[in-house]
Amino acid sequence: MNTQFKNIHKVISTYIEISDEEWARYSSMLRVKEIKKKSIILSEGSICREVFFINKGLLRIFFVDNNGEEKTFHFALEKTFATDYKSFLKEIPSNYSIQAMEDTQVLVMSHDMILGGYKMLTNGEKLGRLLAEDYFCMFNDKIQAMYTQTPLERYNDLACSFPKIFQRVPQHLIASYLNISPVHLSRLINAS
Amino acid sequence: MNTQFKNIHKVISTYIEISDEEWARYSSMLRVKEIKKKSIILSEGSICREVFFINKGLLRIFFVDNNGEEKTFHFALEKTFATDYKSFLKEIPSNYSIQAMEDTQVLVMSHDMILGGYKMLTNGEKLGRLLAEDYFCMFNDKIQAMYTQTPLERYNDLACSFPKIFQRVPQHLIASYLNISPVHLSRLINAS
DNA sequence: AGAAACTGATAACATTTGTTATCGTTGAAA
DNA sequence: TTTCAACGATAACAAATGTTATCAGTTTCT
Repeated sequence: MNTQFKNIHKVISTYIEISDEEWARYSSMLRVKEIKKKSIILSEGSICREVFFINKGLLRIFFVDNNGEEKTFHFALEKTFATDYKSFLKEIPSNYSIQAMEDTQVLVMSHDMILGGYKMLTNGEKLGRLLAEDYFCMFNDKIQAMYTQTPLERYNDLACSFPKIFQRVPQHLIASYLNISPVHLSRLINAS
Repeated sequence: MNTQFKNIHKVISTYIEISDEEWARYSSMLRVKEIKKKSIILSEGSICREVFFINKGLLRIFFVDNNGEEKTFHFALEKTFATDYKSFLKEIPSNYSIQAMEDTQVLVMSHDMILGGYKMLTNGEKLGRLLAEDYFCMFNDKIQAMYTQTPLERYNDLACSFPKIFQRVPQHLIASYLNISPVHLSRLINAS
């Protein structure tokens, strides 16, 4: 098997059974894309027609609020998917942009590939369901964290679940992810 | 058709095609449940084994934070579903409780019914996928609102999308939904 | 190497939001 | 009916967070 497709095959296999034949046919629709640091692969306002699977690197999903400030919605790590799923599903203009924080290699799943997969794969619909369910649960947790945790607690959680992130993204983007000002985050961290 | 099942049939029909035969078989697994005001139909800590469809009335989904304070996660209106979907899907103890704000009539979809539907209905998996996708999008919007809007803006949005709620729910629960203190909400509203 | 942009710490001040307490009203229960 | 609990407004104060400005150390680019 194409060594570049190993990661995504492993991830999809955690959701459904997929035969080698099916996988060969399905994965042949994948496209490898190399993204330079800081370049943007989805721009706010355009319709998101792809789901990206990150082989290597780090993506940032962000949007611009009413005051013109960037808010980081999500950091997408290796071996996870990144997209504006709402824009993708409903084919409406995206609120989000997606930017590479490092030189990044992604696999591109086109809209046709995903939709086609629902039909073509034995467990295609199930894969779609389980992925949607999983990402639903992630968002559920995120909302609950926003309800119950202080910014510092969310910072510490981030440090636990992804300690290396502080070497990989500048602090003010962490602040925008936590939805606080860079000044305030600096204060929280350095108040000892 | 059982007149009590009219609403849910209409909602499900917006997601998938379902024949009358299939619907008859599927809907026969529904159970009607009347809930008295203030009574609780899901308790934090128990595994959520049901999805509720609200025919009439109003439910509140809430949890208790680390300081022992109730936070209202969601108000579930007529003709929508209510559940702790994460607990339901992963069969883990729920973080949430669900309480009736008024005398409420729900249709109960059991775990078996939902899981069975994936197999038994022609478009069962698709129904599950589309529902998960839709609720994913709702959560997406909720997160973005929490990122970008002030409490007062969210209050006004609520007033737009569901004006009658202020006659149906006490103000301090609206405050907990907005994640601000009741005192502060009172201030925001009456500062004019 | 030099210039420019980026980054993060810090201070001073403003704004938002939380906390506690009080009070009057209303609604529910005995 | 009477009583008690729930509710919401308000005030006073405390804590959290935002804003603006400055400065020094890095990184990036030429």
